[in-house]
Amino acid sequence: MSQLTRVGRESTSSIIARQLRAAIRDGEFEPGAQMGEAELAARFDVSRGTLREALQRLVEEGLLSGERHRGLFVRELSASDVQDVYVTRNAIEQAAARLILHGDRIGVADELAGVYDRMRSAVRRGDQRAVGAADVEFHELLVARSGSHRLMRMARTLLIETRMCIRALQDAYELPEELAAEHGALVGALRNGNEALVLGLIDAHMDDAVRRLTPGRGLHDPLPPLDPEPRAVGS
Amino acid sequence: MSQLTRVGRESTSSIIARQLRAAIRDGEFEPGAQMGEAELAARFDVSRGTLREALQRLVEEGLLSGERHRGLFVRELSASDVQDVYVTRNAIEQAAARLILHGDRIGVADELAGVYDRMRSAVRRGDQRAVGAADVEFHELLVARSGSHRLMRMARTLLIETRMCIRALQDAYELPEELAAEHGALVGALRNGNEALVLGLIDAHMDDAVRRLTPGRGLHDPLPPLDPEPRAVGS
DNA sequence: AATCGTATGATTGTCAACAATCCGAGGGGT
DNA sequence: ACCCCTCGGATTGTTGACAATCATACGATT
Repeated sequence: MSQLTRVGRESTSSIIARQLRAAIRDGEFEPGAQMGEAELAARFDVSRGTLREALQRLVEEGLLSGERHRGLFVRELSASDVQDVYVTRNAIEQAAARLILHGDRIGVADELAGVYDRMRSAVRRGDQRAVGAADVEFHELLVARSGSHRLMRMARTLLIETRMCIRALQDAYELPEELAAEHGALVGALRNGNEALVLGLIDAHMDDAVRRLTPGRGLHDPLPPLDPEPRAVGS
Repeated sequence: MSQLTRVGRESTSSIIARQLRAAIRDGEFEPGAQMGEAELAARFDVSRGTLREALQRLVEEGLLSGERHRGLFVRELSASDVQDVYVTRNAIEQAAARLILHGDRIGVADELAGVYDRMRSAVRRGDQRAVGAADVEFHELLVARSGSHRLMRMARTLLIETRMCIRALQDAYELPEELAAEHGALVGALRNGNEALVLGLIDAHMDDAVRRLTPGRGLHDPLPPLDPEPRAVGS
């Protein structure tokens, strides 16, 4: 009797929001690009009103921003945004890891090991695209297995922003072997239940990324005083 | 030249979303209450279309949920939701504290001490309402001073959900002295730069809250397998 | 009495048209 | 050449109306 599931379709704006999210993640809309309402509405074959509901969701999520009567644009990530993204990911993923350590850490480690293997083989055959996909999948799975819906929702947005950072800065995993090794170490520490090591590895992973993407800036450096969300990496 | 600020008004749906958020936080809409579009639109003196854009923002935020053709309702928080809220707050506020420890920890400690003083005097005169307000203000300030926009945005929603938990479960800070003491200890540890103590105090603070609100459940207990967001604390 | 079918009112989902605003091109003046 | 003004096209913000769906009450049937 419990295999019976809800039948009702989800809301249209939710579906459109998800598609737009994927498109932004995959770079089909570059940072700074305007989300023209008329064109998008035609593409989805819905009215502008319905489309605007979906866009407002992404605004709330922080993926879009804009000014009144000028339109909505894909957010451009400044250097402090990059740091902010990884600071927040660090918070989310450390919390997820701790939940897993208090739960089924062996089972989760096994699942993560599967993704890790795929990442390693992608590294071996030099498939950058597959490496990136496995990277995202690894972290998404880590948070998903924490069981926390709120952490998952936040991680979803943060991983999109991560991809935006990497793409915008043309970062191509110059040392993919090292990247894979970090993930492998994390799987091992998780399986062994070594909390301090797990948290340290995640912290180091995020710090590495920040230093690679924004030279001269580390994960734990103080963020600018407050206010600056200038809207551009170049401005 | 830098004191010149943007002039353009923010979007209407953003304004309405903020007001609705405050209303939900203050219990003007109880959990489970339906957000009737016609009535709300009339109350704000806007069309239903504009109002729906604001509602969709709150759905994305997780404060509202609903089913197609049935309407949107204020989320009811289950026991695992309560735990989830505090798990996530723990992640956010620990990260904020660590940022502050690497930044202007003295200045922030001074500011927090001000809120702490107000909380203590509210406790002395038995003003439950003021205690709750100071509590929220304390944690909001902590995250704000981290300088991370993303942590702030997440904390905003989480503090609303915190108030919803407390209100729904009629928790009235039975031991307000202890509550104030915990905040005082946090201010001290922050000022001294004792990271391990700061993180431990935040962790204990959240764990206390979970145990008080959901008997028999702790902050670090494993969350249910995944799926259950049943929508009700009572169902 | 209990169940099913039906009508009815209310609410949500969707849309196309109108009003307000912005951007750029072009012209006139200095 | 430079600046200012004006105008037209295009885009966004907002609205009211229509279609689809749901909840409830009521009566018919077994």
